[in-house]
Amino acid sequence: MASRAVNLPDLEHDHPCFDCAVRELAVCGVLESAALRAFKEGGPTVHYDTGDTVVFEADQAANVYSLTHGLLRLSKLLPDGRRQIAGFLFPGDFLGITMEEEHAFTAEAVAPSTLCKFPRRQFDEFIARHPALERRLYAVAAHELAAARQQLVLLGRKTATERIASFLLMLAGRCQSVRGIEETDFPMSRADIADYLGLRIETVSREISALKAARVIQLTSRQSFRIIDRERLEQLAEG
Amino acid sequence: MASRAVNLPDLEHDHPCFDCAVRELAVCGVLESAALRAFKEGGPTVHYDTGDTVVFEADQAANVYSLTHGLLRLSKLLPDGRRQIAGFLFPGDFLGITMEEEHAFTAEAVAPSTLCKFPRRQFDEFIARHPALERRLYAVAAHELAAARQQLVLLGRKTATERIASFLLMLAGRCQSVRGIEETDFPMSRADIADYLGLRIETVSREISALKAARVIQLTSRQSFRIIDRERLEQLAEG
DNA sequence: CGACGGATTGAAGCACCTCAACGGGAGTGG
DNA sequence: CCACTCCCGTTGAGGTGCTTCAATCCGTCG
Repeated sequence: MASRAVNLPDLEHDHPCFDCAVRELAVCGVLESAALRAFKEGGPTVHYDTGDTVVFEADQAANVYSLTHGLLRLSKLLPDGRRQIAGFLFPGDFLGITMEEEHAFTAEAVAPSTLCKFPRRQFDEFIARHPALERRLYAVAAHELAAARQQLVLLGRKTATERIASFLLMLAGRCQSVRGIEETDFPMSRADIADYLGLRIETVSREISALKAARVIQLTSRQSFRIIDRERLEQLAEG
Repeated sequence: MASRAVNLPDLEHDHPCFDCAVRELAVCGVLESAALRAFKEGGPTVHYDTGDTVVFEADQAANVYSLTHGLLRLSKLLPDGRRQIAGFLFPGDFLGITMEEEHAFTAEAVAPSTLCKFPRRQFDEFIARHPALERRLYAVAAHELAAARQQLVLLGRKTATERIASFLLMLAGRCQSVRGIEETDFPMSRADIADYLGLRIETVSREISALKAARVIQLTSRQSFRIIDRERLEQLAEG
């Protein structure tokens, strides 16, 4: 996150957020202990399995969420089944940036996911009493907007090779494998990658294979890779 | 704008914003007379001619702007000259949604444009004292984010015909010609349309010609058109 | 083991791009 | 007023990058 809170004070051992792994990243991070406790008590922790729908586009936007574990995708379907993924939500990300009555995108779990769920009405009231939270939400929205516009450049003007290279670099910054800092996991399917990059799965597969053949990356398994020549990959990503 | 202020009280005749045509649309709309006066006195009115650069990507984000007249484009260039336009700014729109130090996109005047210019530091201080303004900025950012994500669907998954149809419908809602409600102006060049839709100008031209040949639209001049069959155009836009 | 689903690879097609020529309105100068 | 030019837009012909369709591979799970 762009402007992440740092040096948060430790919470009491009985605080509901004591064990939260993403407190520094999440919007909640700007709240001090008592306010955070009141905030968290306003909403339960919910869990979704891979493939589950968290919110459906056109649903009433009755709740907002903070993702603590897992991975979500934001997507939209055209009438004939074509799908575009507008973005992925990682732990610490906020789901529910809108002032509209309905959600504009569907949010689904790409991996088993845990979220803090807050009724929107209550959330809005809480914001009104905590300017720091409102400010943080604005920062998050501004950051998401910049990311979405950057993705417009990718979808509008980049070649398949450039899209894949950009994507792999993004993943490398976000999805370090448990097996080591040099290795990165693909946390989503090729179909999800394709729908995020505006390509077909066959093209995604071919481009990854080509990067492997060119010794720019190495596939350590079907779900993980290692960057061999980062400089070359960055050149490819830029065009 | 999503949550536009309504029923604004009249301003005193000597108020600097008395003649503002976009007060209801702009972020300033949430300020009452005295606060608005203090706000406006913090920043001059500036003017740019067609083609002028208002802010350059990677420039220090030292100012923010509110567009009162004209049209801007937000764009980004790849090293080899490929360009993507991330969006257009119409009167009432706000320029400067970011918490970063530098701008991420270049903003240029597509038509002669007038803006209210505010030093960012001063603007931030003003926000801190006016929660309604902060809230409005969040609403604007959320709205822009939804629009950008909608554009991701267009760039990632729609065909050239669908892109053009979507674009014409958007224009029709935004750019009524002075010659009448039924007629819509193209306020930008074919090159700008192409770079916004991720197409080449030849493709834009061909698709517009095809819609004309199919009697879905009518070209009333090279810079304006009329929708003949809106239902058909909407079908085409959706796929 | 066999079956299944996701991923890869191959071959052919097509939507859009590239390159090139042409058209027409606006501005300029005679 | 016309001739000229310039710029933007349009139209045509051929090329190509990604898609489509299809077959095969491979890890997982019963």
